[in-house]
Amino acid sequence: MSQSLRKPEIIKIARREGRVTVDGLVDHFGVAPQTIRRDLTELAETGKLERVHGGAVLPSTTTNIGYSERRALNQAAKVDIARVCAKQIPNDCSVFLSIGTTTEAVAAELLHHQGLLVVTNNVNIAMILSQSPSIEVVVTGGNLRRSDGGLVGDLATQTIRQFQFDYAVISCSALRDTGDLMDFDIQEVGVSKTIISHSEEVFLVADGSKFERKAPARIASMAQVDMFITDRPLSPACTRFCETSGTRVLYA
Amino acid sequence: MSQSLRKPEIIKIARREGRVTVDGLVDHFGVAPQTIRRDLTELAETGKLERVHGGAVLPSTTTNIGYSERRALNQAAKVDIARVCAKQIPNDCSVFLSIGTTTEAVAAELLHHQGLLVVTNNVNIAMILSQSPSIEVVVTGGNLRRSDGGLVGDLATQTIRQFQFDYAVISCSALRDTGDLMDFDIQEVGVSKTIISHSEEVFLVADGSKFERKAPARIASMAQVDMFITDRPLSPACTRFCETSGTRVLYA
DNA sequence: GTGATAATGTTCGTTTTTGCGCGTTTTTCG
DNA sequence: CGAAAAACGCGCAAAAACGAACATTATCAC
Repeated sequence: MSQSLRKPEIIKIARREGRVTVDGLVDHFGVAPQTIRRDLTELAETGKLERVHGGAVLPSTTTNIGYSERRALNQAAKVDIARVCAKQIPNDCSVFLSIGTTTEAVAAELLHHQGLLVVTNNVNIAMILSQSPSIEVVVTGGNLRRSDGGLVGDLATQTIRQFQFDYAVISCSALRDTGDLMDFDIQEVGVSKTIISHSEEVFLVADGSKFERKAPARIASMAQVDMFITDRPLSPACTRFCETSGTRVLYA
Repeated sequence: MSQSLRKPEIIKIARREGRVTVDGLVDHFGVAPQTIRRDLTELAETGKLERVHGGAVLPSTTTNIGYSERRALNQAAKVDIARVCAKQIPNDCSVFLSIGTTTEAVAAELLHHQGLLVVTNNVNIAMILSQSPSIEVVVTGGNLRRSDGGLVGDLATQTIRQFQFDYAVISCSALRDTGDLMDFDIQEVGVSKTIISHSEEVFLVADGSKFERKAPARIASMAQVDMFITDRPLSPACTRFCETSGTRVLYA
């Protein structure tokens, strides 16, 4: 039995059993452990299997690693912000939840609300909310952005235009002293603008780390935001801006 | 982090039983309690399980259990069917993948294709395909169906109407001897019909268990299907029907 | 037959995993 | 409440698995 014949069979066994062991394959093929190890290593390199001590398993189709790391970042602050935000949203109304790790946290906090219609362009939020039997979830169409599960582009804005929301919860990549909401992705900017124009009340959630970052594309002005929920005090300039534009600021 | 052969199986058991005990796993794997505890602790650290005294339970944020069970059902057959189906699809074309566990398996098999544009109304498929950097993924809008992550309703059909696909891969809940494709959910029927009318080539994937089931709503006739991929021989009546209507049948 | 090439087997030092002892924490039950 | 029992986590040594280098065998073109 040559290597070229062994590999397909290893994959076949792995698919059937969910996993393979070095010992098991040694018995099965009657070759040395080292040979099996070589096979498994090569199969792992081409992504067919995932190598583990003692054998190999089917590659886990779970979520993006980089993203889950980012999600953990500043998690405590995000949850606090999310809790405050969720308290501002009553039962029996329509809500839009936008892309972002903080808005995801808001989704988790909304799980015990009743009679909500939630529209979202974030696949992760859809997954989170699908747990609750008392929330109707609508997903906008759009191009799937690999990095964070966001749906952007023309299809997304098209869908949003068909609704008028009681509340929209949006986020941003960065926040300037001039009271401008900024983002990295120009496609997302279009979506955010559309959301704002189709919502009665716009909530912005952003943890303090956003104050120190820069991003190239302008989404909107703070003047278009009705409530801003964050965890760190704003700069004096920004505070003044919120006062004059009538934006309420809540601290978590 | 280091993997272990046991961990995937522990998760599998946990999904089936809802919980796992240290003692039970010690018996199951024939290892020391310490080893099991380490496994459970590590699984808890990565959020796969939630640790409790004496064992572990599913985390509160886990997705629908009934669904993952159903996905495991007949898994080997589905994967075989999916592999045959994926071979029929070339690189650099547009594909629609519909709702269904078999179509999910097709998505997994398509991961190594190049230059695909895949449109889907299944959130799970979107997640699977987001791993591949060489596949552009578009999600249709729609009402999220909790049971299986499907997107249905008017928004979904609206999105589909804006495309013309090279290939569509659809599934069905049941298949009648008369050559009719049947489904449980009337909302999904509308989506499936729209898909068929916007695709050059329609592939139907269905494992043999569908032959024995009944479902109330009619999606389409086998005559509208260009290729049918399954794992068990069709009934004589159905075979004749496929011959007269020019539907090619492939066996995995 | 012969030599080149690839696959497999063998040896050995290194890394990872596992099991055990033991003190601490949590649960159970009178 | 309080003690016994069970479960837990930690450190360490044994065992298993690992990978690299090298020897051996099989394969194939010439």
